[in-house]
Amino acid sequence: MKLSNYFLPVLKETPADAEIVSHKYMLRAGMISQSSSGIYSWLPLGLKVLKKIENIVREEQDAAGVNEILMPTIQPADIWKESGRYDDYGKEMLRINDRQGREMLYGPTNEEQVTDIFRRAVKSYKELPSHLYHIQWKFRDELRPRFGVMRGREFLMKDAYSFDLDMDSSRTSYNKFFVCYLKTFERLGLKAIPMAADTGPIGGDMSHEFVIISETGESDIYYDKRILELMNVDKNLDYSSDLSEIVVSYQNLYAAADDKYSKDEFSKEVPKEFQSNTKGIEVGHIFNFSSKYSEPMKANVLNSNGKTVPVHMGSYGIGISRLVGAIIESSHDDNGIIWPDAVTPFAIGLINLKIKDPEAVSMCEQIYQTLNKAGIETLYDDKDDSPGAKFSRMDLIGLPKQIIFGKNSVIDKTIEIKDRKTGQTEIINISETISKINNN
RNA sequence: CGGGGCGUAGCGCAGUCUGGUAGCGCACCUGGUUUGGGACCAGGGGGUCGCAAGUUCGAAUCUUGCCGCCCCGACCA
Repeated sequence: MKLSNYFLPVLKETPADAEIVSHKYMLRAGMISQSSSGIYSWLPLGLKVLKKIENIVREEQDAAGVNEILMPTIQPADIWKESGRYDDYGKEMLRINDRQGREMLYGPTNEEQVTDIFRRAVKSYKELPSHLYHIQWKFRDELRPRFGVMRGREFLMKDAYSFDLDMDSSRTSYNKFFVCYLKTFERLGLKAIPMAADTGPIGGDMSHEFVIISETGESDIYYDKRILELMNVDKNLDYSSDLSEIVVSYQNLYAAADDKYSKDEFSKEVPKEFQSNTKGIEVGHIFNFSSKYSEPMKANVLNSNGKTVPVHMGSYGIGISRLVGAIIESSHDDNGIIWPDAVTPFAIGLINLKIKDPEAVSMCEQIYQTLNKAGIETLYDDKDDSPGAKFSRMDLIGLPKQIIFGKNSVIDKTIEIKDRKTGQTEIINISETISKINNN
């Protein structure tokens, strides 16, 4: 993509409305544009990152054997009345009447909708376990939206649902998603700690929040530092194998958010030198709720004895739009964003400092074409701005590698490759560009 | 929803207390000079001062009502 043709409204100054760093940088880097409180438009750069994250999440769900579906944003009130949540959910749910006066709502989550889909289709234990997910916009009319996309009212979420015959098998499903989440967050370049979370009325140990460490997080977290060393899931993991060992290895180390934290347990279970107390951002939440929805909604199957039983369900969420902010929170410096390779909108930022020199322009054009042909996503700064403006803009938008075509490039046939994170530069021959980039 | 703050050009702000018909920096447009860390000179365009009503000869400024946005708290992917 050429910058001259890219809709990238960068801001030199921080808009007064933004408080935390990810919100500031997302606005300054032209990633989002606010529509109203907690509701944003996604501009090209932001959308590209959002899609990258979405795709990684999707690939990992697919790899775990979860079926992708797409449920509507607008749901009928009837199914929520069946589950009993229509009255319970309160003002967070945006309620709408259609022209016939029918009660509808903008979905804040999809347990009812997916249960309805399941019960129409599945009647036998032989079809179980069954795992479905979708990636769809949700709306929750938050009391207080804030921090840009971190707590928006409209947000993109991946939510998955598991259906099992009994609690045992339900735990296997739970473990699968647990490990899948570890793998997903690792791919995104994040250390997301699974933490024991409140299970509500069901009880047990079957609810975990995945939290990344960040000073701007909204949750207080307490954990055993050794848990960070565990994070290294096999990329070619076999999901049909027994995953409980992996799950237990995490559960054996203390990690809890403030709602579940107990001072006594923490100091008893964790040696002083491993104790850590920081702020964190919740980016995923998994839980098992047994037959909470299947019972009232009559999502039943026949078991092997021919007896009708309600299915055991679990749900598994990842806040995709929130992750955009969360990744920035955990990867930035004073000059701007530093994208992890996995989610960067472009792999390379090509800066032409000699835009008035026709020879430089044609050489840069060639480098740009070569990168494109090699499948390396490149943002080519072909604009006629001063060097300082180009450098600071490229730093702000945070592409991990910059190629600088400067004063000696035309004569020496060399370019500079700069690492955004370390700031280190290396001068190489133009002919080596592709091999150099591919080796990094 | 309780507490606090803000709304003036695309962005950041001054002007409001003490009423007299709107200004600064950046950005933008034109011309010229520049070009390795947000260049310089000259000229220029752009504002229903959030909306409405009221007070007044006169309102960005005073009064009342409404709307929007942000921050702190309780709730949450």
